[in-house]
Amino acid sequence: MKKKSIKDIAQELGYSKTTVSFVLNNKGDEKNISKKTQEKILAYVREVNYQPNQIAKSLKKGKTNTIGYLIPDISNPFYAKIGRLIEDLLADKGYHLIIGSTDETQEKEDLLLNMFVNRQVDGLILASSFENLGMLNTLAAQRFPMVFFDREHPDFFGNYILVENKNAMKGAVQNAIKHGSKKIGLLSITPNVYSLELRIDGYREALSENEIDIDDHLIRIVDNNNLKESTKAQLQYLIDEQVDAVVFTNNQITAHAIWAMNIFHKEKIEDVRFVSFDNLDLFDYSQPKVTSVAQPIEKIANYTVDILGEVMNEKEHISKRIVLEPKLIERL
Amino acid sequence: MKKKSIKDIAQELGYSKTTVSFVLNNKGDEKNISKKTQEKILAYVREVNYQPNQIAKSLKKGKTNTIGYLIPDISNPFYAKIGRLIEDLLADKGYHLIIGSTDETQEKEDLLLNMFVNRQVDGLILASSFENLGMLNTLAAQRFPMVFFDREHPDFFGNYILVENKNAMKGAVQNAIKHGSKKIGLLSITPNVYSLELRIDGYREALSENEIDIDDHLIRIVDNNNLKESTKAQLQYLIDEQVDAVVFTNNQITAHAIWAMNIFHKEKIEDVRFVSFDNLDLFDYSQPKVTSVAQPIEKIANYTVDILGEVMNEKEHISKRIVLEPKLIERL
DNA sequence: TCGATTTAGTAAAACGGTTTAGTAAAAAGC
DNA sequence: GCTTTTTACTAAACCGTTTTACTAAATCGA
Repeated sequence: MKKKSIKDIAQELGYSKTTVSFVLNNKGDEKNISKKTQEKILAYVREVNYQPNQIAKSLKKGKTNTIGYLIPDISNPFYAKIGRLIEDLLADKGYHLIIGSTDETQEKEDLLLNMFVNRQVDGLILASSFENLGMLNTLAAQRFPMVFFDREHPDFFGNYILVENKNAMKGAVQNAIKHGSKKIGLLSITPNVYSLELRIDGYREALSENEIDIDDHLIRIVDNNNLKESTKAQLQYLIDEQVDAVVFTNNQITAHAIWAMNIFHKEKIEDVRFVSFDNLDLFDYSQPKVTSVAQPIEKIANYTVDILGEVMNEKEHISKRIVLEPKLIERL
Repeated sequence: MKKKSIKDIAQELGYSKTTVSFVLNNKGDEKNISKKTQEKILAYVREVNYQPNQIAKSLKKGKTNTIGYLIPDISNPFYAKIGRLIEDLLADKGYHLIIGSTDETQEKEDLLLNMFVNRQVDGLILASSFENLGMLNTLAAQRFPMVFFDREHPDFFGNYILVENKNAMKGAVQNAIKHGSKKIGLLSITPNVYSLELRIDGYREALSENEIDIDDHLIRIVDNNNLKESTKAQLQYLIDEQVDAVVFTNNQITAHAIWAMNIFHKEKIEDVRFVSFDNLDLFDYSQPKVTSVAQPIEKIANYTVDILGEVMNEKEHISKRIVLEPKLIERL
């Protein structure tokens, strides 16, 4: 039992494809198809449960109602949560998501970008690592609808939904200093990402404005390919250096550090303060507790979808840069 | 600058669409296209960076190289992690994922199922809530390639990748009893899902085999729409009932319960043992520590993709049911 | 040398929709 | 009663590929 096409419906009912198509697209009245005919077609279509082939539709219309979601890793709760919010917002507009995880590598990003474009997605939502602007510039030149979030690149001009990174991080670190921290280390994933650099800058500024010497040895980069173990090792280094606070540039490494702290440094757990960019529920009660900079996830999702909608509709070329205020959650 | 099509390429080079298509699909030799022509076409295609329109390809071939991933919620780490693994496995085979979160509601599941089918996905991977078998039976009757995981329904015959639920849960609860727990409550999300019922059955069996009376009041169901707060409230109930252990049927509520325990019942934290189905890193060090039944996520992803591949290729109708052994992680 | 085969390519149909341009019959206008 | 307009509908082109069925020229075999 093959799937029925419009052609089948038309033949079985004795009408032309055109008529059936008009009726199915609610153009019956506009196109002067008689009520009787419309009802007959609709009834039949319901009876045989006809389902239009979206691929054919997309080909003809040049529109797939599909948005690509390109991120470092969908299993990172931050991207998963935003992805879920976006999924729901887009569903209301008749769009749906296809996802691609880049692992922060340029090859995968290019591959996925190509894949998305070949599949004719109508727009892209991306947390790009911006390692190679080539492909992105090409797309931008073609006015391909794109909205960037979470990550930015100073040389790339586009639509951005971001949070304030530097001052937010600075505030968080200053908060720790205010509460007595003096020797403050930092752990970050690969910081060849501008947004992460800004967070690290915020950390530096907080220290220097409070006359704490910046010791580059206390700024540790963890290996992306082995996050958990590498975080453990780098944390060990900082603990050995007797820091009294550790700052993290995202929540994944913070979570791993909490784990390492509990398993390997239980005795020091009262002696070190944690400060994290991004929030996690567990920061409310973990040992150590974590003062965190919480990103406004719902707002990010809302703006992203809104702006993407604008870009896809407007003929004129807009480029918005929306910077949201994150919220400092102090936990002592 | 519109995107070039095969027709453009052909015209610009003075060949026919057919020839260009043959060359692009590596059928040049087979179809007797001269080496010179092949090279000329390939060089030109590279020069203008021609990208084939996958939608047109899909329409013609009746194959989209797309798999639908239907789950309760992509922001649930369990589904996100498996999703990520599946994404990578499929990418190697030239497939990619489109995702749909159902929130365990039948309406959304039907809507998404329809959407997937209309978009002509080549196959489906689903953690269905099986509330209404209608649509699934229709698809199964058409031999639509589907593989189910995590959830099952006794009346639905299909390809399943599951973990042993009942005995695994039974073992975990018995472990708690062995270590002294006597009054054991249970918290579950909506158990109109067979797999969850099995987990609850395991809990019941463990109790009765150890001559502990089953008190249905101690089996609490949390509200899906308000997971965090509802978990808190139901946990409160169990604490008031003075249970000495709580069993959870999935990791999300366990995480919320750990939060509630730390925030609202800190003083009782040593008096109650937690047992959870599904693992989380934080169980290693949380208070209370959590003895958990860890699902073999990689194996689930691998089998799911493997079986789906078989189903999509085989002409014959196979129906496999693979039940994996979860692992008990004791934490005291 | 002449029919058979191989080489190198092409025209046209097909996939399943949408859309443009049109037509024949009925109704309206005068 | 004849022209114009409206009603109700349709044929065919099109979106960008793949694929089938073909052809003309060159080469081969005996």
